[in-house]
Amino acid sequence: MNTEKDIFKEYLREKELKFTPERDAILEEVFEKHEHFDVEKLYQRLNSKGKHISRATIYRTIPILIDSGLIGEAMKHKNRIYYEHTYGHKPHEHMVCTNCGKIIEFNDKRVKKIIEEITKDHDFKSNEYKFEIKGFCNDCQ
Amino acid sequence: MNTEKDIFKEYLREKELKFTPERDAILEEVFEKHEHFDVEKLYQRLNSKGKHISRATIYRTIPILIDSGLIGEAMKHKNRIYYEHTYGHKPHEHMVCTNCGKIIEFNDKRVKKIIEEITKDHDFKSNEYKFEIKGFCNDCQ
DNA sequence: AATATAATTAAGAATGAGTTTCAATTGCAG
DNA sequence: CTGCAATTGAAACTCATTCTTAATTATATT
Repeated sequence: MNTEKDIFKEYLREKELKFTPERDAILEEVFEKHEHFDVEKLYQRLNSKGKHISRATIYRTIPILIDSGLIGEAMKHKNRIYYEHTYGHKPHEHMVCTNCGKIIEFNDKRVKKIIEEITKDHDFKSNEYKFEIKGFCNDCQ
Repeated sequence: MNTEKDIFKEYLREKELKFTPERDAILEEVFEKHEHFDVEKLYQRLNSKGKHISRATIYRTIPILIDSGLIGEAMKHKNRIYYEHTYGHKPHEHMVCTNCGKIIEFNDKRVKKIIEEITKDHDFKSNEYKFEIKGFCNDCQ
């Protein structure tokens, strides 16, 4: 039932890493809501629930979650990296309001096609892409 | 003849900012080559020509150049921000080798079309976008 | 051309996100 | 249950970028 956790545990087992209460708590918090987050927000959310986990541990856990395919880097905004769930969610594009921070996700097949063509043309092996439209949403114009 | 400089001076005049030898040297160095650059590289290039301009001054000049529409942020790579000329160059997309840093620029009409459609659908006013394919180039695979 | 003055500069201190170190602790294989 | 490699928190550290300060300078105006 808790597939994210299964995947996480399996990944840890493969890499001979340990399943600690801290990693467990971070995983649970990350998947509590389907929402973009950064390290600081995660730290605050854990802290407010009485889970006193150091920032260093969170910083150390993020790459594990990324490597296991559960989350990914979504964007950088105001000097911070924001992450998002990738497990169970298709690659997609973002439109971001630079004023209020509102994020609209969209999914356009043509983007995948373009990437396919360009990488083929230049013999690139691509594993990741970022398509971000920045501007002002209708509330902020 | 030196249009970049004209634009820069005009911008400075409008904003009641001064045209200093440092800003002049930075502008000239930036437009010396059509090449992606970061602050450190710019600093080194200026330094090697005997132009001893502090990093702080370069950091302060970059936003002016961006604001005047001459350059733009191209990408972040290994924790550094890379800039590129925007004056006289159409918006384009990037493919970056995460290993060697090689950058391939491309220009796909479909990208503009997608942006047009999506922003229209969501009543967004977009002024900027970023399309970045990350991966390994044929040398680094 | 000299003057006033607001902007600019260099240098280094400060900041802040992210990383590393290290001693103490703990998950887990055997 | 044990041993030990992995993990943790705390603090020190990085390193790009920003800020502070006192001294300097570009420009508008006499």
